[in-house]
Amino acid sequence: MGNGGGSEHSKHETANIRYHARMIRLPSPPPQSEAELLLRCQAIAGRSLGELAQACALAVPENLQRHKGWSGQLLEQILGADARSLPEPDFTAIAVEMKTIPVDHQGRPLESTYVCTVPLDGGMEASWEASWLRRKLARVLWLPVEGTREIPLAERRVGTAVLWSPSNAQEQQLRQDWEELSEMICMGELEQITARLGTVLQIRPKAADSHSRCNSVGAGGEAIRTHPRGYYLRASFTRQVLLG
DNA sequence: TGATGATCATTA
DNA sequence: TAATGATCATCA
Repeated sequence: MGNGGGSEHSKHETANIRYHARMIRLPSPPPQSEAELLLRCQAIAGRSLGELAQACALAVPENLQRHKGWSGQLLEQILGADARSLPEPDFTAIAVEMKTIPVDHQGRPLESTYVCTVPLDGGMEASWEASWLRRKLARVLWLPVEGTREIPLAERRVGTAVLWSPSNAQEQQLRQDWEELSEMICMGELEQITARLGTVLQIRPKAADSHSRCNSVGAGGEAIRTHPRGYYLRASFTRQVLLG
C-alpha cells in the first residue's frame, strides 16, 4: 500500500495529492448512486483537510472562527454535492443529505448537528410523517472529521463515512421529541422552548445574531416577531449513530 | 467541562 | 429575510 504513515511532507506527499485529485476527478460530478458516493468517501478517508484543500486549490483558514462552514463546504465540493444552498438533499440525484461532524480522538461527536429551520410562520407541519425534519434525516451521509482544537485545521483528518437511515427505535425517539416540540409551537408556547427540552432533538437559536427576527404566530393566533430557530441533534444521539 | 444560547459566512 | 454550511464562547 501507499506510504500513509510517513512523517515527512515532501515531494511524495505532493504526488499523493495529485493522485487523489485524479481519483476523484475534480470538480466532482454528482454521484449517481450511493455506492459511487461511498467509493469517494473511501478515497478521502484518512486524508487531511490540508491535502483535500490543496487538491481543490483552496486556501486553508487559520481556524474556523470566521469560517465555520469551511470543512463542510470543502467536503461537499470534493464529493460532488450539487444542492448548494437550496433546501434540498445535498446529493439531489440520490436524495442523500451530508453532514460533517467534528469528532474527538475516539470518534465521539464534539458538537450537536444542525438539521433544519424550525417552521414558525403559519405553515405548521401537519404530521411527523410530513415533516421537514423527517425528510431531512431519511438518508444521511455522516462524515466524521477530527475536530479537537489542538489539531491545526489543515492537519485534521477525515474519518470513515457512515451512510445512515434512522432505525425504528431512533425514528420513534425523534418523533416523540418532534411531536412534543411541535405541539408547544402550535400552542403558542414557542418562547417557553429551551434547548433543554428533547432527549435526542432540541431547538436552539439559528441566526446571524440575537437581534435577528422572523415572523411567527402568538398564542392568540396573532402575528408576532421572534427569534429564528433550528432543530439540532444532540451529540449523544449522533454518537450512537456513529459508534453504535 | 459540557451544553446552551449566540454567532459567522455565503447564497438566493 | 431565510435558507444553506456549522462552530464559538460563556456559564452553570
